[in-house]
Amino acid sequence: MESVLPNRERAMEELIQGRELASQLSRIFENRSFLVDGAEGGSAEGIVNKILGSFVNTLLIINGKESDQEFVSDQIQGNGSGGGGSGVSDGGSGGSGDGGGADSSSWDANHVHAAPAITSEDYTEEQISCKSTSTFKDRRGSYKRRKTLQNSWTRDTPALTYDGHEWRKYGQKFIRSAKHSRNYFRCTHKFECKATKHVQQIQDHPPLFRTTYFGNHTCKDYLNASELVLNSASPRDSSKFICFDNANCLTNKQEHPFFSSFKEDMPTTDHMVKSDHNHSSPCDHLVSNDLTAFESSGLMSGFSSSIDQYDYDEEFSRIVESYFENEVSQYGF
DNA sequence: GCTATTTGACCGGC
DNA sequence: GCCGGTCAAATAGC
Repeated sequence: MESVLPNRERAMEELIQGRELASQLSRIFENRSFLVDGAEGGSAEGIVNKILGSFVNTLLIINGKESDQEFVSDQIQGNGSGGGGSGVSDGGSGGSGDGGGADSSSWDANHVHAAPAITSEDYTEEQISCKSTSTFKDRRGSYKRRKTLQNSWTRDTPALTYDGHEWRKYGQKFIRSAKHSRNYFRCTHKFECKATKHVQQIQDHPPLFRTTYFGNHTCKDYLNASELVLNSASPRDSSKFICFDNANCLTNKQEHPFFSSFKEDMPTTDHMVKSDHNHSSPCDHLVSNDLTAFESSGLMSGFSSSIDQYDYDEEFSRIVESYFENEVSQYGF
């Protein structure tokens, strides 16, 4: 009698609606032949599904129903109930070369644990502190330098793209052989995660940025993080992630890249151009890592807004934001 | 006041 | 010795 559905079921309805929105996005992208189908990033549809996946995961986490993931996955993929039918042929593996199973693809994200891939080659606090020395004013530059480009891979993008992780810039350097300075970033979770990357503009017209990643993320992804936020009272952490507790959270001092980047430069033909070691980050499974469509506003700081805005930025933003807003208002998360 | 970015200094691999 | 990568003080922004 009561028309109030349990949260979970209502969430399912939202998901189905979201899927339709995703289809719209797919059409937008593919009509414009913008995304490179078959590229590591997957088709537009695949990416969209991953977007949805992140929404779904969030919802599941919120509801404490992670175990329902399978069911939701089927819904998302249009399987309804049954087995195989692939409504959506996710462009595939989203960069995870080792394909952990058929189309695990899209968004088993919140159960993914980043592999402990950082090698001992990487600098350590110990090494840093053991700097000897003599007469020096401070400890600048005291570190153990990475020996090789081990465990690194690069990707070229026409715009700075959100790769699902929060990065903090720690340096900028003019590289001799390069026209533009190189920007250095490390994972925001500095002590937990030693992943780093540097970004360099390698072409002006059209702008092309090369991002080189070092090491794998050992920190938790956003989805897990959001779980922390929701379950935790720590205001510090919550400043970094989506908070559904009240509307104010969406305008935190550090906007969530997910949102801020919608407006920044969402489109991308982002694809892996080289994999030095036939390697994909374990984090490539992560939904957030596959969402290469968004850019953290902080990341942009090193580059002026010379990047062309594509005319469908707004369209995309509107659709996705409306979806999210609807979600927020409906559940009062 | 806290956090992120900037920037010059410093280190170490090549 | 050169040059790329990182540190950390200074500065900016919120």
